[in-house]
Amino acid sequence: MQITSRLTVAAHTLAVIEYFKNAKVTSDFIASSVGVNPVVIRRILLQLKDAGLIDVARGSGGATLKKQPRDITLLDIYRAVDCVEEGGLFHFHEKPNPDCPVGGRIHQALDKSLAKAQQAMEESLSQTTLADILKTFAPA
Amino acid sequence: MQITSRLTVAAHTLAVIEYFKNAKVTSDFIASSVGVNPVVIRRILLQLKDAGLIDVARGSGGATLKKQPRDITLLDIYRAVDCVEEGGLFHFHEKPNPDCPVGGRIHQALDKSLAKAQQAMEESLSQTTLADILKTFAPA
DNA sequence: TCAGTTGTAATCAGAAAGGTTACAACAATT
DNA sequence: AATTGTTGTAACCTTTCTGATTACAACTGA
Repeated sequence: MQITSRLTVAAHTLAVIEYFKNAKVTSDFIASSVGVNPVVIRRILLQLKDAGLIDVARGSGGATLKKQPRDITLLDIYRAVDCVEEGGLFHFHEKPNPDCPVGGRIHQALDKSLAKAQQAMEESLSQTTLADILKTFAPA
Repeated sequence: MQITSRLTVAAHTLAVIEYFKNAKVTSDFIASSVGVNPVVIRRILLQLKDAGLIDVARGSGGATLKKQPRDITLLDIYRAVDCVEEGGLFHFHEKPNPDCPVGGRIHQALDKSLAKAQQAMEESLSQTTLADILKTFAPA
C-alpha cells in the first residue's frame, strides 16, 4: 500500500508550470509531460489552486505559480492534494474489543508513536522546496 | 490513502501475546481482541513468524514471543507485515514523458527527497518498542 | 460568434484490502 | 488409533479507492 501518486504528479505539475512559465501551460500540455489523463491534471490544478499555490486562468487557459518556488515545499504540495485523510497516515483497525484489557487501550498505546512517525515524515517533506526540485532541470 | 491496518493489527497482536503469555494465545483469541476475522490474524502471525518475532505452535496452538519486548520495535513490525512494497512509501506516476525536459528527469529530481521522508518516518518508528507499548497495559 | 480551455459530473475498470468459508495438515490427549 | 482443537492456506467475495475516460456546460479572448 502506498501513498497516492497525486503527490508526485502535483510536484511534476508545478515543475512544468515553472519550467515552461514563458509559454501557456495548459492541462493538456502538463498531462502529456506527466503521462496521465488531462482531467486528472485538472483535478490536481484545482487542489493546488484551492491551496493558494497557483492561479489557473479559466477560459483562456494556463496555470501560473502564485508563490516563489523557494516558498513552496513538498509538504505544502502533499497537504494540497490530500494524500492523507484526517485519520492520519496510519490506518487503525476499527473494532478493537473494548472489553479486553488490551483491546480497550490499544489506541491510547499506539497513537502517540504513530503520530510522531507521521510528523517526522512531514517535517522531512517540508525541507525540500520546489526551487530545490527545479535545480535538476536547470540548464547546465 | 492510508497505510494498511496490518501495522496496528500486528502491534495489537504482539501486545496480546505478551500480555496473556501465561495462557494459550490462539488466533481466535487474538481475533476477538482485535475485532477482525481469525484468518486475518493467522496471516499476520505467519508474517511475524517469518520475520523471527514469534513462534507459532502448529497443531497444539498458541503463539509466543521469540524476542524480548524491548527488542521489538514498531519498525520491525512494520517491516514484518509489508506495509509498504519495494517501490517505497510514495507511489510514483509511472509514465512521465521521457522526451520532455521535465518529465525525463522528474524521478531524479524527487527520489532523494521522498526517500529521506520515508527514512525519517521509519527512524521514528524504530524508537518505539513493544515494551513501551505494553506500559499502557501494565497493572497500576 | 468562434475556438480553445477549464470546471465538473458520471461512469468504468483495475487493484488491493479485509471478510469469510472451507479444509487439509498437524500435535497433544485420551 | 481416534478425537479434538488449532494452524496453514487456498479460494472467492465485497468494498473501497485510484485513475481513465467521456461528455459537456461555463468561460475568456480574439
